[in-house]
This record gives sequence, structure tokens and C-alpha cells, in this order.
Amino acid sequence: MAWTDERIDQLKNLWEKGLTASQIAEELGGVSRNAVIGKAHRLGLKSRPSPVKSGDSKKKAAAVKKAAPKAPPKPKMMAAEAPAAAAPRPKTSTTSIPSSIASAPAQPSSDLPKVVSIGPGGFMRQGPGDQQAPIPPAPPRRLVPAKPSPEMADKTSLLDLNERICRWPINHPGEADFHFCGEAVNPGFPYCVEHCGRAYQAQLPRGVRRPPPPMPFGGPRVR
DNA sequence: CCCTGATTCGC
DNA sequence: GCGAATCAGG
Repeated sequence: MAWTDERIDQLKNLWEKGLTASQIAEELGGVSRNAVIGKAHRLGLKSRPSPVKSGDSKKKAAAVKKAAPKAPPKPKMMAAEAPAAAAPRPKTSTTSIPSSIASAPAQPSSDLPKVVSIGPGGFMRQGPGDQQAPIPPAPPRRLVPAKPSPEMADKTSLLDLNERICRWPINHPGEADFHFCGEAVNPGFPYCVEHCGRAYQAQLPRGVRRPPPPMPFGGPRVR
């Protein structure tokens, strides 16, 4: 599998996003974890928290494997990294909390009847006032690169996912047109209303039960 | 053992 | 340039 521009771009993004090499390899498909790491290094991407990288434990006896089992020690250690490492984190000053919490203003009075939304499958969820929004995992704001290729233009890629768009997968990872639904989510759920209906099946009374629609993975092709 | 990233080196 | 093999730490 060749390293096309698109694939290189994915690699960069996912790598900097903190995904492990294995995950990236799986995402890209057709490459091994080693291939991903090798490519990442060739691209100049640098170690992120690596288990084995902290400092220099000992005088590392470099692996001398195949050829020349006994050769005079060749000092092959590479030059130290240049100053180029400073990751310029754009200081969008704010930890700008997603507007989702803004939509739940402190409502002291309880004149508000319990808001319960019922999804297509019959599932319920608590209203905005019933539960404090679990906001803490608010990821830092991050700039995403423009779509590198036109065929991605109208598709919701992995990078486009956020807390308020439907992340229901369309097609399968690794396929050329794999992307995500991208509709506005059913508040409180990771999917839009339609896909909540697919993802959450209400337990219907015996006899009325219908065969479940296909799940995103494992079943016959969706869509 | 599993995982991780780093490094080397034949191709 | 690529990536399997290998290393080393968790």
C-alpha cells in the first residue's frame, strides 16, 4: 500500500492527535504498526509519550543483529534534536466550553415541567435540568486542517467529529468513502435522532419484536 | 505475555 | 523511501 498524500495526511493528524501507532495503522488499513511508526519518523513527527523513551536509562547497547555480529563499536547515535520541537499551540485563550452547557442556564425555579425526550426507539433520557452536564472532558480547542482533497469535501471525517454531530459511521473504516453521518445529534447522545433509533433498541413486548436493524459493524452493509 | 514507540538496516 | 525485525520500557 502506497503512502498517498491523503494517507500521509491522516497519519499526521492521527499521530498528533495522540492515537497510538497501532490504532493509526488499523485506521489507515493495509499497513503495519511499524510502517506507521517508520513513516512518522521519516516525516519528522516526533515521539509522543512513549513508554521507552524517557531519557536514557543506560548506555544503550544498540541492537546489532543480522550482519556483523562482531564489529568494532560504531558510534551511531544521532544528533540531538534541534530546537524545532516547540509545538506552537495556538493560544485561543479560552478553554472555550462548548455551547452545550450554555443551553442549560441555571433555572432556580422549578416551574419547568420535566423535559424528557423520547427517541425513536422508545428510549428516554433525562432533561437538561435533571443532570449536570458532564462537561469536564472538554477537549482543548483545536484547529483542523482544511480538507486536503475535494472528494472529502462533503463528508464528515474523523477530524470533524465533535460533541454535537452524529458520529454514526457510514461505510467501513478503510474504505475509500468511509465517513460519519454528521447530522446534528439528539442532545445527550452521540448520534442523531435517526441513528439513535438504530443504536438504541427499545425492548418491545414479546411477540411484537421485530428483527433488529443492522448495526454499524459486523452485520451486512449499512446503507 | 501484552502493549507501547524507537531504531536499525536490507531491500 | 519503506517496513520487518528487533529492542527496551511499562
